[in-house]
Amino acid sequence: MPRTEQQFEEIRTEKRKIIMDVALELFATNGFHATSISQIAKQAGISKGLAYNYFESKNELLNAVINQGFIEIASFTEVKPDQPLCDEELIAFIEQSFDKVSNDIRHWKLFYSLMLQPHIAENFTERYAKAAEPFFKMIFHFITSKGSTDPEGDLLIISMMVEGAFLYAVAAPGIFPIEQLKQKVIDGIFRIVKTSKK
Amino acid sequence: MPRTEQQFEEIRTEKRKIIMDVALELFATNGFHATSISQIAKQAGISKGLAYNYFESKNELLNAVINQGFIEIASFTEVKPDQPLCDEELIAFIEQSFDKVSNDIRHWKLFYSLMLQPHIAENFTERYAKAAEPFFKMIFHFITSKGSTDPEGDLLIISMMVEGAFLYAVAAPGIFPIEQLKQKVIDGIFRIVKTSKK
Amino acid sequence: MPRTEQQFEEIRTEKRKIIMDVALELFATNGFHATSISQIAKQAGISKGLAYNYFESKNELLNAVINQGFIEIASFTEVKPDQPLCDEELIAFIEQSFDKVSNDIRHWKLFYSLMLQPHIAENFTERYAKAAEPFFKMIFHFITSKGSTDPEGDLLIISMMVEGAFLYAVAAPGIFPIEQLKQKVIDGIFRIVKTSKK
Amino acid sequence: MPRTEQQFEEIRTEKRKIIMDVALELFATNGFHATSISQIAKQAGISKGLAYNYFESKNELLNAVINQGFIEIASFTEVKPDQPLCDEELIAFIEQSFDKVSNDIRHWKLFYSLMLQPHIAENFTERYAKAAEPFFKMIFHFITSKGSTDPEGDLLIISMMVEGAFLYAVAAPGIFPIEQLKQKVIDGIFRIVKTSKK
DNA sequence: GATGAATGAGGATTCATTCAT
DNA sequence: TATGAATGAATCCTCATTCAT
Repeated sequence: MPRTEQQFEEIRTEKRKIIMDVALELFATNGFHATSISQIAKQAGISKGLAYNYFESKNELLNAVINQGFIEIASFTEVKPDQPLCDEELIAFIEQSFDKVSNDIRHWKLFYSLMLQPHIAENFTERYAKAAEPFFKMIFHFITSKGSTDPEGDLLIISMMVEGAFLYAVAAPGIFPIEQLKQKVIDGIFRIVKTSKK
Repeated sequence: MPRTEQQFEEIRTEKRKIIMDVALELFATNGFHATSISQIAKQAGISKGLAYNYFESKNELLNAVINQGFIEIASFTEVKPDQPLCDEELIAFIEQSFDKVSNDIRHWKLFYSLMLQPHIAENFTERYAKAAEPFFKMIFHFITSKGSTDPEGDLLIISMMVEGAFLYAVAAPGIFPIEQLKQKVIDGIFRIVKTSKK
Repeated sequence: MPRTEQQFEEIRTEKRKIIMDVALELFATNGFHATSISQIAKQAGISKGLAYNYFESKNELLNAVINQGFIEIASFTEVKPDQPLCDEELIAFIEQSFDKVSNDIRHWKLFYSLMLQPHIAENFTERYAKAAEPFFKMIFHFITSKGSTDPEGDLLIISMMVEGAFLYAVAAPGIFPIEQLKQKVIDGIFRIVKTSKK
Repeated sequence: MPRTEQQFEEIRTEKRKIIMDVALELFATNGFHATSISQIAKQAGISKGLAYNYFESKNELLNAVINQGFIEIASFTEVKPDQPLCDEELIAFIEQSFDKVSNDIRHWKLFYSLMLQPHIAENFTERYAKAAEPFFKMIFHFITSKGSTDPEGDLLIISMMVEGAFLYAVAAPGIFPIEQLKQKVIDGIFRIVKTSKK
């Protein structure tokens, strides 16, 4: 009995996932240029040829991996970004964000690498900025609602803190425990907010 | 009659500098693996072979470039790290640091890339940590002298801010003007310090 | 649908054989270092890259060629080395040995080269000694059974003769016809044996 | 005071000798193709350029080394080759020959390599044959004077023995002591001679 | 005589990609 | 869908040789 259309579709989807997962692992660990299709195929348990059946080129594969990463980041926005947040909501939001990062370190590692070498992936910078926007919008809402006298400036300070914390989480996960980073960022945000009010 | 020892020395020093400069440019822009010795040689106006007369291997060249970067970072420490700083001194120190970074963006870009893919260069993480130590020591002195009740915690917050700001300066130099980042970091530090005292 | 396992196996075996044969030819004629993978590939009618699909490195290829040679030498031992030989058997054994050499001059040429530059191939000297052992054991049995009063010494004399004859056969095949060498070695052995008895 | 013509000449001769000695060492140990001019220059304590001042090319250097070797071999002939030898003279002659080889293993190693890969040096085979001629002539005289019934055949047997012994001396100097080889060759020659007479 | 910077061709090896099956 | 043989360009690196000084 031949497989049904749907079964084929499932196999494809499943295998794509495996390839992308291996690719993510290797791209994040060793870098895009230092990772070969052969390596990916071998580690994914498939033939080189099959990899090309699923992805037109190594660059396409990278793009797919990146897009997958953006989709996961996008779930940041589950909290509606247009309503004022109370403190607890802000805390929960930050905690979730850190957990997202720490559960998906590989994508973030890849992203930070790509930020530094943007020509590897077309339009990466713009796409990343767009993906990060909701996150910063929420912070902006929060500090505005808290009465910040210079919300753009405060947002920048907080962004730097968050970006630095994420970088620590991603580049040196053994050294700075995620919980500590999380608490310090939350702590930092509140202290920035507190010192903003006239 | 051959050139004098000194003439040779000059030629070598001069050319090494050129090669290292080109290499830094390309490593920082395109990444280590995406940069070929051919490219470096062409852009440096020399033959491929000659590059190997100056550096035993591509990895050696990378190491030389990295070491040069550390030497430049090392001049952070010019301010004596053991004396308490007044506010103006702290401000000057931070400003200098940012100017260092912005005058040497390429090294910093390379460094951030290497932090994310540390096996490219042997012992990079350790060497970077050691190079950065004096910087953080100075901050630590400052916040301690200001009466911080949790200097380790406050230092971490400030580190994150600085690291984030540097990352912005390096990865997106067009978007965030160095002056703004500098001011916001100084601002942030003082606000963190202010909220630390009982 | 892919080729069957067996089809692939056949292709690989066949092509490996071709590559190894060309490599043997060139290594023997021009030496290992003077032979490039390009040459081998061109003469084998394949691309340089494909050669690496079959052999991990030039050294691996050399090893494969050497091992093949040892396998062929190993068939020396077909005669059981532990039973006393009559004259006719000794003669047949020597004749076979010379025929082996003359039908596989290239391996022997390579072997003699490697004896002189042993660090080209790891453990070559030991492996060769082990491969040659059965041959000398048989001679030893023969001269012992003939009543040699100094079998070790006589074996050495005979070994020198055989080694010299093989060298002539291999290095100057046009000058000394194999038949002549063969007859003279047999002749020499019997004369050495004859002069050994008290 | 400038150096005299003669002093210059001495320096040149001296330095040529050094270069040739280092080259011989490396050619014999590692092979011609695996030895670079840089290596030779470094080990000889001179610059690469100077090596080319003394020898037009790497091949010229090889030729010079080979010629030097032939000159040393040539002194085999000091014994006049046209007079019949008594046993003691033959023994002395063989002993001298072995001592020559063992005092100049490097040339012999190179020679045996070149016999196996003759295109490396133009006309090597012919030149070697010519250089070896006096040696074999003496043996021929000896066995003829001893009444050999088949002097060509006996000479071939003895040649094989000698060639094999030399090969052992050169390729495995640790394993077969030169004295043993020497004695066995002398022993072998006499036994061949003894079994030749009707 | 002497130096070593400089070149360019060539060598080993890797790799994205194609394709017959 | 799936395989892996096959290609060729590109990579890192070496080396004989030249040449200005």
